[in-house]
Amino acid sequence: MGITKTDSFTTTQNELAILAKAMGHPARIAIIEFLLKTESCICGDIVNELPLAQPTVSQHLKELKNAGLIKGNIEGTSICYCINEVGFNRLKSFFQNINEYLSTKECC
Amino acid sequence: MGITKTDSFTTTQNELAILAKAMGHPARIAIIEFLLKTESCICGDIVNELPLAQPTVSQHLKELKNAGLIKGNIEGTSICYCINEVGFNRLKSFFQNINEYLSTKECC
DNA sequence: ATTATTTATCGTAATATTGCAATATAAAAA
DNA sequence: TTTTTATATTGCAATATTACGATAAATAAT
Repeated sequence: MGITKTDSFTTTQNELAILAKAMGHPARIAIIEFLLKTESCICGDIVNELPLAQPTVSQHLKELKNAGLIKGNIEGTSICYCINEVGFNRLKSFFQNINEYLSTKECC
Repeated sequence: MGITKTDSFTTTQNELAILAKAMGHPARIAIIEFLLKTESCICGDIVNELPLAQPTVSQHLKELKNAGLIKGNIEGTSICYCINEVGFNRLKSFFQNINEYLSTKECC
């Protein structure tokens, strides 16, 4: 098939999966890291930084934006991309909760 | 193409992407949540809990294991799956660092 | 108005993922 | 040894993802 059975899972499970999936590509990890370390977040700078063609980077940016991990503000001809804290807060909390839970449990 | 340009990115970026990608499916989120909330982590129980066929669940378990997010211990005929803290510590740290960094920055 | 510049979209080829039936494997029970 | 039980693997169809050239769109500069 190739189609995820979204209806069979909870909204929360699907939302977390969308966020994690968006981070599930090295180019998108690289984009986030670049947005964190640089002051400028102009699209063109991201394209220059990455070892991928412009349309490919544009596609990755779109995925990060759709997932709620970055925002894009138009500035004249160019676009200023930056981190969307909402998505990252969600991911941070999820993995933090897991680790807190783990410390109280003994598994096999 | 459809093939990720792994060689163009750092080891860390690729490793984080592999971890995030493994969490990028609602079934795998559900498996992790089930392993956290239940005492038993027998494969069969996971199969019963999920709305997917046994081979599909087996495949998802394999992916989580390959990514380093769960471990599998043989117990007679069955297998006891449980959380692998190594992978989750990695993810927790990554997203924690991002959020700490964000609190010090002002973006667009 | 014309020409850059910047980013997005389209089209398409190659590959990966999802899901399951059928089957294999391997240990436990009879 | 045969049968049952539990899990993995294989094979395959449907769909998704990755990547990029070509092109569109939209603003800025000339």
